[in-house]
Amino acid sequence: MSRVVRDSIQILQAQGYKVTKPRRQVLEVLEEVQRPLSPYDIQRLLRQEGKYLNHVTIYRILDLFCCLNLAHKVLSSGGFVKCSLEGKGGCHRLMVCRCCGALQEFASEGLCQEENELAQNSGFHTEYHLSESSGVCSDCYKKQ
Amino acid sequence: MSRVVRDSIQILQAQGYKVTKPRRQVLEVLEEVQRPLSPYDIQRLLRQEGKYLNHVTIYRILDLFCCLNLAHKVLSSGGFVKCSLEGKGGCHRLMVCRCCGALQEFASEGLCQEENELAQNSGFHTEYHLSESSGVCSDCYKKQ
DNA sequence: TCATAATTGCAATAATGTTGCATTTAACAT
DNA sequence: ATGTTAAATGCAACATTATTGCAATTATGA
Ligand SMILES: [Mn+2]
Ligand SMILES: [Mn+2]
Ligand SMILES: [Zn+2]
Ligand SMILES: [Zn+2]
Repeated sequence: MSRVVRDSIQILQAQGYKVTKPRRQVLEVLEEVQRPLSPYDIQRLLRQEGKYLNHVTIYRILDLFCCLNLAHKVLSSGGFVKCSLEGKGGCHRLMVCRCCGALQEFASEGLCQEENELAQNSGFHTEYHLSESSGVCSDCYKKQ
Repeated sequence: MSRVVRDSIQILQAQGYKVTKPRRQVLEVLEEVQRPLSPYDIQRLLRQEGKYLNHVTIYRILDLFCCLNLAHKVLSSGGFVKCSLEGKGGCHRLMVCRCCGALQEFASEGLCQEENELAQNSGFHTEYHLSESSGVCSDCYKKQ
């Protein structure tokens, strides 16, 4: 079991949520594939491993995970809402490879500050932000 | 008719697309409300004005507008894909007010460059990026 | 092992997206 | 103006995604 999954389970417990089989399974599959997955993607992947989860359950689990910052939503190619495991705390700078779908996450205090300042210049009070880049990852770039 | 709408119509013509009533109506409503709208949002708004457009038509029109950069998709509160008229060319830095849904767009060469550099450090080749901030606009901030 | 509240699954329904084809319409030539 | 034609729209049918209420199940702590 990976570190991220173990941490997530601990957070669930600490907050008084049950550590159920469905919740573990969703965590595992998100960690396994390392790219954004929609609720139905998750259902399909689990089914391939012979595990069945009702889609409603998956929706509710993902809602909870987002609430607890164990996962978050990203805008992916095609515009669908996907979820991926949270990497570093609070960061939402993502790079999605348009070839293989791989997702990388990185943090930048500098960028955050600059963005906030620019927003404030027009009177906007930022509470949260998300930045997504679409492009080609290093692996896919080599293969071309 | 606003400047943005006029420009958009000209682009349609220049590229050999027909300037139809449905296309004009979608342009107008997007310009009117100044916030992101889903295809069905647009249908509902137009219906309120006594105008009827089939949802399939709206999907096709929005696809075209995105292609021509007359509109683009944003990740809005709740995760739905919305569209708004394109402001300045190529820019995709958005601020969405979580109170009133108002959307502002701004450009920043500096931010773009910095983001690209950071991405390249991990071997990622950026082709396109989107940055969205959620928060409170100046109007809503005053009212609180 | 038992009690209990939290969680899940199920059924029904709603909302959103997609495709093929008949009908209409904007643009252009007469 | 009128007719011609390709492009665009509307319609029907269908597929996928999302939400809600309630009964059955399960993780937790006593
Ligand atoms: Mn993140
Ligand atoms: Mn833009
Ligand atoms: Zn890749
Ligand atoms: Zn506002």
